[in-house]
Amino acid sequence: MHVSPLVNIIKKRRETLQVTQEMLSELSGVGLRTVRQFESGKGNPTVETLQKMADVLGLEVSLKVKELSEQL
Amino acid sequence: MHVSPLVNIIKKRRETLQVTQEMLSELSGVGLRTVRQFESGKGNPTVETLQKMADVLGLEVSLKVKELSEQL
DNA sequence: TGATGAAATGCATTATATTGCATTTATAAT
DNA sequence: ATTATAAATGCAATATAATGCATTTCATCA
Repeated sequence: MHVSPLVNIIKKRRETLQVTQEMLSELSGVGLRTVRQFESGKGNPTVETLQKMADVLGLEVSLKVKELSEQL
Repeated sequence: MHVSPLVNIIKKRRETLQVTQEMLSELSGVGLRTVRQFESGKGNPTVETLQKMADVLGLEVSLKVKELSEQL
């Protein structure tokens, strides 16, 4: 599945903030194994889990209208 | 957890497009029970499930920088 | 080249999301 | 009141997310 864009955003953001996966795990309350599975492209987290990780990084999960170009 | 804003967006969008939960279920491939659980505020879907529902409604799951006002 | 820190992965367990089916509730129209 | 359509809910089975622990990979650097 294409969770990839979300993965990339979380990962880049984490690195930008110089936060390790371990720190993110501790700060967000999401298990380290889960953080790693997500960032390595395996895994399909629940919205709640994604929200917890995003939150710590100053991000929030949202819904936006798809671009016309991506409507197939 | 506060999945509520997402629920509201999906629900309103679906209604605006005059799509029933049953149609959304069929079009998205997400089980009717799951669609209902989500919309009625119960349930914590996986990102993939949310994406499938959003997609049908012309929406996409995204991450955005949190507003300063909501940073606690 | 050995040590250190971060990340990835295999395995096993527990928690919970997904699903269908049947039933119930709600809403609206006749 | 009766019917029809949409939505909510209880129950139970199956699939899979979440998690910890141990091990491995990888990069960096003394």
